[in-house]
Amino acid sequence: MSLPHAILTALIEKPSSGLELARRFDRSIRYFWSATHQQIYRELKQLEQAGLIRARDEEVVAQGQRKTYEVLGPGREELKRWVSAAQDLKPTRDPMLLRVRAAAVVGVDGLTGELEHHLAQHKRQLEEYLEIERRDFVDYTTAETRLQHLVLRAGVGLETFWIEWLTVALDTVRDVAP
Amino acid sequence: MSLPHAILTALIEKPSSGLELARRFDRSIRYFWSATHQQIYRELKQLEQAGLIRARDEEVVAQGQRKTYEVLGPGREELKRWVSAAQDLKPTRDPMLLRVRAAAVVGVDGLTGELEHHLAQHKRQLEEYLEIERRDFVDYTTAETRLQHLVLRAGVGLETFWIEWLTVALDTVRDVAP
DNA sequence: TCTCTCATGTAAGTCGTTACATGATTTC
DNA sequence: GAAATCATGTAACGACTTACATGAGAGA
Repeated sequence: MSLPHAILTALIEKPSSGLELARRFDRSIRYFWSATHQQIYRELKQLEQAGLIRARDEEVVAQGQRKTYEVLGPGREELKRWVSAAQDLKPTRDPMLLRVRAAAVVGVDGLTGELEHHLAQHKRQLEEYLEIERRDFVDYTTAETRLQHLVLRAGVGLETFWIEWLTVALDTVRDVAP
Repeated sequence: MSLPHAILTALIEKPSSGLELARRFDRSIRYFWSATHQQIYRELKQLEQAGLIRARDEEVVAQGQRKTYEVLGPGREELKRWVSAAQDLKPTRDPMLLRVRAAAVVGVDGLTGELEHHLAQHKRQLEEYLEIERRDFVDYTTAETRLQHLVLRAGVGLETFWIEWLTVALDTVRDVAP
């Protein structure tokens, strides 16, 4: 039940159309919650029906016409409620860890290539985060930017962890199957 | 497409019935791939139809009768293929990071309780991992145990990261909303 | 016999993915 | 006027979740 709240957050930050939202998800929100434009359109419709958001230009009904959505009072209230609601940790599902475990029983043939590939992707992602940090988080003081920076630091920390782990994993895999 | 491979791995490690598999997922496999017994039974049926596994006691057909599955040759081949197949990183979806981002726009009311709750859960999980490490990974040498240990170290590293991050997050949240 | 646990399963619904459809606007 | 892009949407499927159903055996 997080996608509606991701959309509410994005719309409070800046009222947008479906496609603009899809682009913002692709550009930055996907770092912690990814979504395709199909998911977004479906969810926008449901949020509008639930009275949490509304389209600004209600007169435009023709298909292909841009609709800009904004968050209504009940939408903001729902988001506040959700922020502090009790939620358990969702169960882990990491295919790479599963693959290493599988390699333990069927052999590590061909695994190094995949580990290298993932290592490269995580290094690229880390660079992207550090770039954003240098660009957007120098000399800030507001509560809002401090919290946004906190989220970015999670990204930096996670990528750093995976880079270290994959490096060790590559050493181990090369060692057990030379 | 990871659940069938999680099941194949578990069945190679030790042939089991559906319920035994569900218990083993709950006990250890869930650390990197969780699954419920409903998912497992459905997948077992599909794997059997695909000829990747088979029930040992084929004569027992009555409902409620225990069926022990084992992996066939094609099942092992499929797992080998999957271990080295090219796979992209799956997109991130972390509700807690999303909540902090949402708190940046609607306020941090009630968030500390949730951060504390998650911190406690991650600390408990880390302890569990370290306990397993002390118990099962002292003085080992085989390729299999080294790879299994690698997976466990990922769990330890991730929990350690989250504990550090949540601690900083709590400081920040308390600071911006005293 | 009653209840509890074991073991397998069905049903319904939500969330996410992939592929495609359609009209409007801009650009050459 | 043709082609590319913008913008919104439909359809179908697969993965996962939640709740419930059913029968067998074990112990009180």
